[in-house]
Amino acid sequence: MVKIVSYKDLVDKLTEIFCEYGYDGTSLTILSQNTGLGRASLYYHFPGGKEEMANAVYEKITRDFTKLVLSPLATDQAFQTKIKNMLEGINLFYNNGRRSCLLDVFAIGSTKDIFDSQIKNAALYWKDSLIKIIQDEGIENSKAILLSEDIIISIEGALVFARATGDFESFNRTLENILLNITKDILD
Amino acid sequence: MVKIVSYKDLVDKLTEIFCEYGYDGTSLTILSQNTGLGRASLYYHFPGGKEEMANAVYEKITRDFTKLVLSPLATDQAFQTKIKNMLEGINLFYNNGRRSCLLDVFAIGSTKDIFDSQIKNAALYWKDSLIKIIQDEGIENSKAILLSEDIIISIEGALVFARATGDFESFNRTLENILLNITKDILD
DNA sequence: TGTATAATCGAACGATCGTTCTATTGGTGA
DNA sequence: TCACCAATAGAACGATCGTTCGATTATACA
Repeated sequence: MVKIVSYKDLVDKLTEIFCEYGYDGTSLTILSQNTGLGRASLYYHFPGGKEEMANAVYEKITRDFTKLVLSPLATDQAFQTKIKNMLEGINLFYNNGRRSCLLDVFAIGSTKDIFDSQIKNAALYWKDSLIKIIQDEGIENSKAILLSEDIIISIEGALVFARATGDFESFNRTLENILLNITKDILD
Repeated sequence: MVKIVSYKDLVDKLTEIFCEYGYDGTSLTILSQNTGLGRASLYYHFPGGKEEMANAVYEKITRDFTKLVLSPLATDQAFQTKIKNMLEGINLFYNNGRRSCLLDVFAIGSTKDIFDSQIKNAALYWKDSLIKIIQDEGIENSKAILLSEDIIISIEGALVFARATGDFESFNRTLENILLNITKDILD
């Protein structure tokens, strides 16, 4: 277990814990035992308690997703490069398909009402970013929309499938196929 | 709200509740209020308490999934018919993309250890069923595997995407595309 | 109609929940 | 070395958790 020596380490650990147990399944006892900090110490860092911890985790995840997945799409590199970098970001963000965080943890139970609209916005922003760079390749709007949705759907589906079956190679395979298919679709 | 007059009605309602709140997020108070039954009455039907209720829900879901999604694949109808019927079953089972049950509810939190292996088996059985009927069309094994995974991945991804964005039309669209694509892939 | 039992209920149980209190430790600048 | 404060921790809070108890109501059959 990684020793916690900084606030960043703490949020990383909280992320890991919430992803494993879910928000409602994560008790202060679990948080205390897994971080090595006493309950009161956790409240020193997060006066708002469990909900503030979940917020910190959500913000961290959002930052990571933006940096790893969204920002590659906003560069002025070649189309294939942008997609390729995004997919590599996906692989990092989801830890080769092993992490299943976002929706499963925050779109269920007590946190649903809090994060639902934020998750929706993030998904739509991702989709719009893809639509934009596909349109830049000369693809008409309606087709760009379908292709963008296909990409996101394949990624999310591969994530669910990999975790359900424990077959994480299928995740990498799907990511590679996405790059091949979108390249082919753009060029025909 | 549908009045509960039978054991089946009760399990249906429990399913709805667990899907909305998740297992850990569902309290006996919530169960009592939403079913209209007192806490002790719930224990009359399920002496094993909350965990037995979750088991009943899981068994119901498994039955529904088998009937609606898996059994169409085991008929001796034409290939396209089998896929088409499976997709219609998917649409019923997932309520046009609005239900997000299985993984989100049971693969997270306290129920994970209980249902993990069962979910894995179900996913692999689904995949194997698809492989089989695709092979029956003369497709070689390695390609049949990839096509089967693609189908499941698209369905699961479409489900996640639809729920995240609130755009449920995309779910139906994806199901239609799956039928078109697999038909094309088989015939070429 | 009388009786057995299926089905219901509110009240209360001990345990654990998230939170707060009070006190102690550890390091840093004067 | 001392004073200050960031950071820690255990004990205890009221609330709620899942569960059980004792007793009441509804239903079905003789």
